[in-house]
Amino acid sequence: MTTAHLDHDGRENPPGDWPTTEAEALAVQDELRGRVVTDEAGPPPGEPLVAVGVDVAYDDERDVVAAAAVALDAQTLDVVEEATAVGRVAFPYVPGLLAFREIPTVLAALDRLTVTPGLVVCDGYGLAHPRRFGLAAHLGVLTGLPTIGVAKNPFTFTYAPPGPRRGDTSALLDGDEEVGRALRTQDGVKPVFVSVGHRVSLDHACAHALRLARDFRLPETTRAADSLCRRALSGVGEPGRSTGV
DNA sequence: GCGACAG
DNA sequence: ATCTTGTCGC
Repeated sequence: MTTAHLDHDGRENPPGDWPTTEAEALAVQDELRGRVVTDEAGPPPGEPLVAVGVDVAYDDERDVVAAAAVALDAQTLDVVEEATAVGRVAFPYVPGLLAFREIPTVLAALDRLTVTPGLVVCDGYGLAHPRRFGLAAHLGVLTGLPTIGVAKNPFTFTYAPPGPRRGDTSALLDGDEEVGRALRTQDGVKPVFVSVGHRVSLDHACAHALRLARDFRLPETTRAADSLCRRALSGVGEPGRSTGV
């Protein structure tokens, strides 16, 4: 729907009530985390699915953030549609509060897709989070869409190295609680870290991540979104368009 | 008290 | 995230 907060430069502004301080952000997480749905298995891996990757790139000097949403056919990994949005940086980077930095512009990019995402793949964590409400969970609650998080490092969590082959997994632990999984997506390549966001089970989240990472360590959704948001960021201020559409 | 710490 | 040369390999 409409998340229109465009200013005179065609850039997205955060909503007026977007948190400004860490205390406010923590309060929002505290309020929203109860809305995460964890009792749905989510879309079955292997069946037709539009998987959307989202990612952002920053230029803190210019106070600019560019977001991309790229929709792929999960079976062929072909790009179905792409969208971008450019905004102002909504929040500083604080470990545990990443969502407040990325979400406003990501929502704007998602709004510009005409296809309905069957699954959204985030760059970061979902329930693997100090308060069990990372970016993927937050985005899931705000959109209602099934979401998962795929991160490149274990953050503050611990894990035993998974086996050496593609598809091998091990538990990602916060103390003795499994908050996600280390997943080896290519033989002999370091694992990625998968966690549930919203309306997807951990098993399904790992299965989707593995299928999407058919050719490389990272899911194709993440690679496509990363590439697109960087292009969108470098296009800011260049003659042509202002928002990428 | 001092680090570590998704992107 | 971002700053960055060369280099190895398909």
